[in-house]
Amino acid sequence: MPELPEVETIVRDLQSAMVGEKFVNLTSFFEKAVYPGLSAFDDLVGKRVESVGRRGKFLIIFFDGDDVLVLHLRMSGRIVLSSHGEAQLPHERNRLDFEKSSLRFCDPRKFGRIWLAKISDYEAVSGISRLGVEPFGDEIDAKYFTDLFGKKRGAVKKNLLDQSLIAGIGNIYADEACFYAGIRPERETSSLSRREFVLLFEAVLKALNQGIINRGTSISDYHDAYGKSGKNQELLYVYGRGGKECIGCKEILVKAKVAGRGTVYCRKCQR
DNA sequence: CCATCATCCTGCCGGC
DNA sequence: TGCCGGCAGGATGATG
Repeated sequence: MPELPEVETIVRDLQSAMVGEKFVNLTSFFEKAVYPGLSAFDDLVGKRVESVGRRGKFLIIFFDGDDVLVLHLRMSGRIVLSSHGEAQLPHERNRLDFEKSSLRFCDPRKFGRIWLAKISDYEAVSGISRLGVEPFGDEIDAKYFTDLFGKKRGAVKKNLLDQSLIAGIGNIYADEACFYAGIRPERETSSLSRREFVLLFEAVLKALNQGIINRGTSISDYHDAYGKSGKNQELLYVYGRGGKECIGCKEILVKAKVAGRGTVYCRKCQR
């Protein structure tokens, strides 16, 4: 499941590999994923990659002029950077050929999307405009987080996953952040103390930052643009460890359903 | 306004 | 062994 750290890892790889590359052609094996449609890519031919960025879990490729390509990997999407003319990979849905390289969008579950838009409207077109703050952005700090979450009702995890509050947190890092903070994911948000809000904020940053440092969590589908696994899955305390012993206290970790998502936590370490 | 549900999809897992 | 039903899950849109 690509979340902020996984997308950030891919963005950094693409930024160093693709700046200056000239777009040549789109090959689509799954047209439904492409907005507004295949013919829109005719205008992109000959444009060069100016920079690669990220907003939440969206990957953004800026071209010279005013063209912007936005990608969202959703559940199972994967980017593979390769040379030209290679055989279609398993689950390869769309392929963007550049002069020297080929960016291939693989996605078993077909939930991923690609948008081509202009600098003036790419945020509205893709849904980026509905996102909340970047967790590593300048405007957020413990006070901002406390004010933002202090107004919210419902489970802590539900609000962590709400992209319109803080952008980029998904199931893995939400569970890990709750563990770091010693807070149960199902806790009513408004019941958190001031101290707990600060702990949770710091835990979110810690979980995400650790994910970035380790080049992402490779569980099921995620690999970087060169097909290599991340290392963060070796450092997870709770995600995917339901029924196993807590690394902190040896208690058997509980598996639950919170905000409609599979959730794991420690009954002893998290209150 | 809020919460819940269906939708999109396929791989995988458990049951028989 | 092999088939099949059911389920997970990010985001959105419909429904209650």
